[in-house]
Amino acid sequence: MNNVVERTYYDVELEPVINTTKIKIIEVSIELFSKKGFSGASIRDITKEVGIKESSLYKHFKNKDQILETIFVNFRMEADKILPPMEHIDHIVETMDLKMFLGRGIENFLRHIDNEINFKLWRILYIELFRQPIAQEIYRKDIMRKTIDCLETIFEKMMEKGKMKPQNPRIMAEEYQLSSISLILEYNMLKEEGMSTESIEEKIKNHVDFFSAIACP
Amino acid sequence: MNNVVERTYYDVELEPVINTTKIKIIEVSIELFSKKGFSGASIRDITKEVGIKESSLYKHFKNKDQILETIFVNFRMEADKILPPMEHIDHIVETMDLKMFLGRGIENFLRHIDNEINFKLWRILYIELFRQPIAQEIYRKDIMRKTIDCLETIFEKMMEKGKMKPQNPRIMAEEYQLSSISLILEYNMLKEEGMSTESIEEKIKNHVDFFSAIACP
DNA sequence: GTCTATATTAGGATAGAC
DNA sequence: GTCTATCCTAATATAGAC
Repeated sequence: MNNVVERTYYDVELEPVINTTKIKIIEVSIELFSKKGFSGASIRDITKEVGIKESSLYKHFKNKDQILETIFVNFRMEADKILPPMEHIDHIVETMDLKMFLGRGIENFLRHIDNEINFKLWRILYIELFRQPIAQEIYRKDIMRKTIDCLETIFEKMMEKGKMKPQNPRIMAEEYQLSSISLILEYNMLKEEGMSTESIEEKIKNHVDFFSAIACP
Repeated sequence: MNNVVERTYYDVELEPVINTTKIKIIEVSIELFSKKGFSGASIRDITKEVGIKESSLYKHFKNKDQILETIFVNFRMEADKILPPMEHIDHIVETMDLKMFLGRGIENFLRHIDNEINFKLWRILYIELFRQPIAQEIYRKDIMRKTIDCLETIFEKMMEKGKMKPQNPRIMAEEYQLSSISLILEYNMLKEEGMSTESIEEKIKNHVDFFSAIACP
């Protein structure tokens, strides 16, 4: 749930579209893995949806595991765009107060997760969290640690500027992010069922207000 | 991550042990589902481990789904024991300050999750969160909502007694619980890999300290 | 890089003897 | 309530023609 100033959000593909079938396989796999989980979706399901025979898939991927691997590499890159780039941090601290910064981070994240593919990638991450070690690594390092590091840096600078009360910036960052990640989980659960995400957006607002109130001088 | 005063923690079985095989099936299923997920563990895996033939299993359960159902019913009952019973609440508010209360809640929860079976049940819950609607219901209602309701009641009473600063008790309860549940997830992830849970226990302590500091007068 | 055909193993589930 | 035997479908994956 964090923070960028101005940036485009995604370039749908990473490389120029060379191999259409391979991309289609990935897209369909993301769809199916996010619905049924990795072990619940079969090569048959995937190839049927793609419109090729099972044997053809093996020209693009060595095996089923390699599809998931590719998907996670993708997610890693998308997740990297959630946070503001290091070189923007000084500008953020200069021009925003805490509440504005947190608010922007949330807008930013909601835009990220409103993208259908990103949403599915998050679901896959959650589903595989306890079975694919790579999923846990992404959660812990690319999501939690990176975000907390970034928040810590910004909080520290804001404290220097008198925009936040002087407190342990690491602990503040952890507290903020721990609540945020729970809200993301709830958001994903609600959205899955096609339910309104209003109640979560309310909670997110509460969270920012609450945190700003205790953190600002 | 909450709060009981004094109580026994579990009675390993719910009914007197009548059908040993059925119980063995459940135990093995909990083990395997928590490792491979529901769709990743087969009837074959289960019966092999139990030491019966596949066909025998169907004398105890109509089908595979029914095993998972039974497991979730179990979890629901265990989860119910994490919170203090309603009739203890006044006593809690009378005799404890906020920090003590939160500390007890955490001790209580750690004791709950240190039980091998409970730990596996939590893993199954997380793994199936996005595929078994019942898992989501348990998470949202039995874990989150009930805990937040309970905290709200206690916080409200503590505020009346001047043990907490007067603030919106619902929002306070939500903030506390949102962070807690993230810590539980991290705890589960670390414990799975056999890693030390020290770093999380440190974070939990921070969380309680942080919250107490902002909530107390 | 797609297809047909096939191998092989694993999946859930049932029938019927004991 | 356990077993043997069996069913049928689905799973991952490979060989080889086009």
